[in-house]
Amino acid sequence: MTPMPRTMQTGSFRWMKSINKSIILNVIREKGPIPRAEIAKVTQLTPPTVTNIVGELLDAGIVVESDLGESTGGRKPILLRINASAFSVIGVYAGVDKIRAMSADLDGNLEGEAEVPIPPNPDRSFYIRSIIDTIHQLAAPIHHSGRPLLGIGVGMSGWVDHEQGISLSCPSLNLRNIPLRDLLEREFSVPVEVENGVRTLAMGESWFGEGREIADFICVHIGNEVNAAFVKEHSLVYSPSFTAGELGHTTVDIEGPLCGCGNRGCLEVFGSSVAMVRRAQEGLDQGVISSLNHHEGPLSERVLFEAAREGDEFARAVLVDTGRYLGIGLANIVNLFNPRRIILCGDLISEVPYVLHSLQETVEQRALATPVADVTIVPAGLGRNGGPMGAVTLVLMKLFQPQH
Amino acid sequence: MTPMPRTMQTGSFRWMKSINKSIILNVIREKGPIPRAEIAKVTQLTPPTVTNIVGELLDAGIVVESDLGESTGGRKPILLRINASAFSVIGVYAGVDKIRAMSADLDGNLEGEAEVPIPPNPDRSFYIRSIIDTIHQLAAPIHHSGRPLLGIGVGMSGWVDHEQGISLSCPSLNLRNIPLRDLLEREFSVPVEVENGVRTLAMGESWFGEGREIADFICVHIGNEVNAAFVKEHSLVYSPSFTAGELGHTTVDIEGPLCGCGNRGCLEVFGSSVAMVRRAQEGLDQGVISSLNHHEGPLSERVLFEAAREGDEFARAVLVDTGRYLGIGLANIVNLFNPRRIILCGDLISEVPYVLHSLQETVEQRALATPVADVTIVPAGLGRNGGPMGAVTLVLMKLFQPQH
DNA sequence: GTAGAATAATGCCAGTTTATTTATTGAATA
DNA sequence: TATTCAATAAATAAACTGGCATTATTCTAC
Repeated sequence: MTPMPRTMQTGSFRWMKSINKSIILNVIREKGPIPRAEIAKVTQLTPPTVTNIVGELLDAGIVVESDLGESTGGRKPILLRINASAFSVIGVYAGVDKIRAMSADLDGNLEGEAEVPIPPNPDRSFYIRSIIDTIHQLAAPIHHSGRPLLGIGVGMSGWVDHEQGISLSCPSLNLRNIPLRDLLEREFSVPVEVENGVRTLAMGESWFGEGREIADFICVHIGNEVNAAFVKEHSLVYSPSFTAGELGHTTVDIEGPLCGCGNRGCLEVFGSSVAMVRRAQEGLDQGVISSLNHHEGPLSERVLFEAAREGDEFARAVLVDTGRYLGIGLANIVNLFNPRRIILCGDLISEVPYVLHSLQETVEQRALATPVADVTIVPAGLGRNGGPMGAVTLVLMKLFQPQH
Repeated sequence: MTPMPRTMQTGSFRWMKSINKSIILNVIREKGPIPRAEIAKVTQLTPPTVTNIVGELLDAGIVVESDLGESTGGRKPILLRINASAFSVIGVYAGVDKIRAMSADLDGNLEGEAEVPIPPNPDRSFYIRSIIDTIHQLAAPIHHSGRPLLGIGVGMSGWVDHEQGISLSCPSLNLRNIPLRDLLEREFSVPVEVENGVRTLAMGESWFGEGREIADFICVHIGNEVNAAFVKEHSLVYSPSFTAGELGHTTVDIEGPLCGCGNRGCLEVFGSSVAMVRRAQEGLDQGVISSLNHHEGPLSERVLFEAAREGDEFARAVLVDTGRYLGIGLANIVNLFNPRRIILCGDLISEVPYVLHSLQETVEQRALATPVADVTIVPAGLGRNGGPMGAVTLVLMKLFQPQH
């Protein structure tokens, strides 16, 4: 349904054109290579309008004519596609233990990669310096190639004001109010987009992963925290102070154990990575039989995965249990939103199948029949590259949106 | 941010005009009486465009020129307002124990009311007949007055397909697949809108209640079930099978008591009206001291309210406890969505203050600090009239939306 | 010749710009 | 005090223009 317009954007010629231009550009991106006539058909625009707008896109160099398509009894159609090499884009995923970055063309094809490790509790200026250095590693060859840099996208875990481009707070790094956009725009002189971690992943999945064919979905990242991002009509849903999505701090057990947030029985107390490792350690301390008893050094997520892969029943049980808890949280989301798809990110999902299976089973059991029938719960399509890819997508989005 | 257009509505002249027309109409409705010059200012449209479109609205009779405004050193502005008496609208709230209906003008001013009681477990055709009869009671005088009937809105508890206008399932009435739109359009020969109960209430609040000044909010109805409706940009958010909003069936207690849905520890098991009455009865059975011990007949919500008002400590404790449970469910919503406002409907909220206060306190305690600071949780502004008013709004919405 | 792709020429809708009319205030003047 | 006349603001008329729509034409293949 068309949204209620109240005091929204009014119609004008420039606006109408920018909308149509954006629609055509997106059709070429998604369905290309595609001839003009086909664009006219799917967009309901008239052929002359398409020709006119495509002309401007060709002039701008964002679109190129490539091959001729097959004729079915008439002139061969001239296929149009995005000129992927018109720009390069840099995407950075600024995590807690490392900074990962990639450069890509307009189709999201990988052009370069860089990674810098971050020690625990980094100094503020060191962390910023690391981000800048990582980007420089990728920017240098781009500059050298002569291809223009369209922009830089940054996905950063924690609380982010994407409008101002500020990392408001990143608890696991103990850093606050880093004006990343300003810092990076000054350093690199290109537009910078900054977004929260899960929302960055969600945009990556929307364009290049499991969200491609679907306008509305929910993306959930499971790590030391559990966060959700809501995608509606291919766009992120925002909230007043950008804090929506705190799935990890929804109560699933009224009188449950205390959580770091001060509340009781938060999903994060049961379903996060740290919670899982803690539960495994408790089991071992209570004398459970497991190969993990022979493990040296502190228990970790990775160690649990390894043990589970090698057949350790206890490790698997811990993973299955974690999946069950997460399934309860996701069943709540299924009942509350009736989404068509939930995309799951994080090592807990991508590294071993046990969590996912148990989670899916729990949702089947606990959520209502009708919404369960609508939803598919899938692991992220981009896996470990999701972060940088998502950050690249943040920049691409701007190019493909109506300008002004 | 402008939404990503993918294959959305393309820009055309008709579309542009219908958007601008709708914007102007809404500005007149919300800010009227208002002169043309002021409309131009707030919408950013040029004065001639406003004059032109207002001309059409005047011709159509939806808008009228009323008084002259105060001059501040120039020609007095001609104030425009919605011609409220251009149409009548009928709104019906089809509940479990009664059908309530009202007729109103375009400003939502009450013109007539009707109510028909429904006995338990009504026959399908009896129920449909009752709805039709109720509407006839209001339609007759409208027909007599000669004022055209714009349409009929129906809010119906349970699962509704608003696109087809079908009540898919109403568990508490044990009725299924009632094609209300078809039935009523055939009977009354005017457009009919059918919508789910909470979503109907939400639209009423959005236009005439606590949602007037706010584009995004969440409306929660607490009764024998607990349901939510999400409003984004003044419009309802929809989901694949129209089942979004099942807040009552989100788990708040992993190993909690069984719920009718088959799951455990659903919010509804703790926070609904029936759950509250059940808990009170359990307390009494266990010998709690209360004036309720002297009450004759079965315990009910109403009896509890009365006892609480008269100072019964146990009754108040039961209400406070219910508020606490509901607060946990709402804290989850606050963390998950970071909404600016939550509007609460239902007797539990409107009849006594204890539930609301306890609920608000619980949310303050249990939700995260940042989203809590953004949200205000308020009782519905329309109270017991919310249902029929919301149903009226369903019809008004269509008039004020862009046509086609 | 026919069919389909692409485009050129023209039309026309609807917002924009510019100028004009109408109506009021208020200060200067008689 | 009454009259005149800028100044100001609302509303509209006239002319302009941007951009989609319609129609006709060209191009290329079957």
